[in-house]
Amino acid sequence: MMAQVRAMRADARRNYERLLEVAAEAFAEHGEGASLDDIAKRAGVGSGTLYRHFPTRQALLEAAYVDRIEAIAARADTLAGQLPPGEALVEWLNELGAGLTQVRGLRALLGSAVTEGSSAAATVCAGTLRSAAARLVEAAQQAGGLRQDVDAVDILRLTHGVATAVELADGEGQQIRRYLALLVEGLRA
Amino acid sequence: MMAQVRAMRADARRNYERLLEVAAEAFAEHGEGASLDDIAKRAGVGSGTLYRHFPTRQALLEAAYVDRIEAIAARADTLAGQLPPGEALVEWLNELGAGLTQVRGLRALLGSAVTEGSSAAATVCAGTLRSAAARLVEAAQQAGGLRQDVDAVDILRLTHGVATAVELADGEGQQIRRYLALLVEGLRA
DNA sequence: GTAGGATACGGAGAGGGCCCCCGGTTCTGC
DNA sequence: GCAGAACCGGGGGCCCTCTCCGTATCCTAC
Repeated sequence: MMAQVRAMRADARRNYERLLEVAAEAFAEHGEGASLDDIAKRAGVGSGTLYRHFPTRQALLEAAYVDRIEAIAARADTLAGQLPPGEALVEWLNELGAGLTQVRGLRALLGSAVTEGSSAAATVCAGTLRSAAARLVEAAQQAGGLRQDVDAVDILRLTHGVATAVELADGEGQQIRRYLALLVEGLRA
Repeated sequence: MMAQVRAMRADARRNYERLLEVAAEAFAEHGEGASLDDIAKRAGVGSGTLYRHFPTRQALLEAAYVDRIEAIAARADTLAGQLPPGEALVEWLNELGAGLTQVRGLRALLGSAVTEGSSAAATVCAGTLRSAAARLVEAAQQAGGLRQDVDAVDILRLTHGVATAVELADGEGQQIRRYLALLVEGLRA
């Protein structure tokens, strides 16, 4: 909870930020399996430096995309203010789905965010996404447009599953809307 | 299409079968990522032998589970003869889903079977599953219980996605039925 | 401006996985 | 039995992950 006791040293901060840039590119390009040593090399640092800043692949993935996740979460509130509850949720899921298919690393991140018993389930990204989804889900349920027997995590998990399914098709952008539409149909109250 | 030009040498056949046994165990235990060298070692053969019989991980996975896949496909016809078209499809998906969650390697196999542009899409397993699903899907569509704008591959892909989603939960067996039920709801005509 | 300690760097190396290759062995047809 | 085809095995190249510690860099206090 405390702010950092001490500011980062200037060189450390430079490396940290350079790593994030390179990592975001690498994950987007090669998926979540991108070589970490390669990321370190491309960032012009030793692999030790990478692992010191980001002890696990998860940590790096999360740090690289945390702003994007927050943007998506913020979008939930915007949509909630513009559309009726049910439609807001649907539209948000579509936008989330679009993000998941465009940026490969994001799908992995969502996956670990909704994995029960994973250490990643307790991270900032996971919490942010879950609570954004929960707001929309609860509103939709109260408005009566959404089944009562599902919760936000169920829906995020299913969205992740649908995104996975889409990755196996080659239709790209179109497919995610189609598949999500089917899912949404099943979720209707 | 031709039968093998020549029977396998006796030692080759022994190794082949021993590898299949061990592989099925290993995939079920460690998922599709199980170490191939380790499988070779446990089967008491060199890794060269493994790679000669099964040039790719896919090939081994498929060979290890082909009989299970065929059993599932056969089950489709049984169900088609016992239940109304819509229900037969639903029940079959539930059984397929149960298989996918119980045997970890199967999920990976289904995944590659429905991946467009994958070499695995042309394999025996893929064809068997697709055509079994297609029979049920077409019957259900003709009976009017299923949307017209989806095909068997869509449904298999989504089932794979749902199984992936379930793997992230910890509820195990119960969840797959729940999640599939939602999907099925969305597929109804 | 500089000395000194705290902080961070970097890349070698251990460990493990994948997969190919080829010298040696084992089986089969005659 | 014997020749030769068929097959075996595991060593080795390559890539990846992750750790460790001697060295370089930065910050601070004077």
